[in-house]
Amino acid sequence: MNILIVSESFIIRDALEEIFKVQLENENTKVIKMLHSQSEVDNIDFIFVDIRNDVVNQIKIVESIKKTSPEKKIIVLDSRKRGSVFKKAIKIGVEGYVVDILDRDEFIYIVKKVMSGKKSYEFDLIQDMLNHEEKHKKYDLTRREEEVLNLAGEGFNNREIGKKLYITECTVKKHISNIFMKLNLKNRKDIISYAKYNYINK
DNA sequence: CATAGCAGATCGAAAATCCG
DNA sequence: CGGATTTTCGATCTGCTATG
Repeated sequence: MNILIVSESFIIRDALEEIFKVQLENENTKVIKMLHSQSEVDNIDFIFVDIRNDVVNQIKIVESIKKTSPEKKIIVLDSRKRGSVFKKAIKIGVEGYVVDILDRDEFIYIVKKVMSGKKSYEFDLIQDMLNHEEKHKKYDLTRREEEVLNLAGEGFNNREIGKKLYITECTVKKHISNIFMKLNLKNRKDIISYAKYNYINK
């Protein structure tokens, strides 16, 4: 089995290379810092991707890999535990999603499981997702809140949004607060990534 | 370190709009 | 019409961060 490990962290690259080569007895293990194009994984069967900084691009490439060759097994590591990224990854169809590598045996178990064709996802994230769905159903955004969400998602600050919608900054803040509550988000970064992964701009 | 600016929460309340 | 919901706005407070 040809394995590719992707991580910007040399610690993770080194550690996983060692685990795959020694513990899992897989000599054909390559490591790189980032995914740049699909052609990098041409003869790879198993990919472990640690997405930390350039999430959007890394996920895009993972998506195109999965689209053209769904037989390649992919595990995503997202230490920041981003719910929106998790959702996207599930949609794409990655086989595994982990937020931490705390236990060696557990990690090996997950890898073996995925290699054998099964799937493995972080239970906490599944739970969060279900809770979130429930909340989302209970609280739909109003028309105005959606407008504010779209503009905030594009990166405008409160004052700019107010100008565009002909309302004061205070009102924008009010809408933003409601959006946080209804969508279970915490801050602007959440809004932007939510907007990115949920196509609210129509 | 002081401060300026932005983000966000909370409380309160009035006007506008929707809907049975 | 009349109640419910949405939209609007202000004041005030806390926390973060960039800048000098």
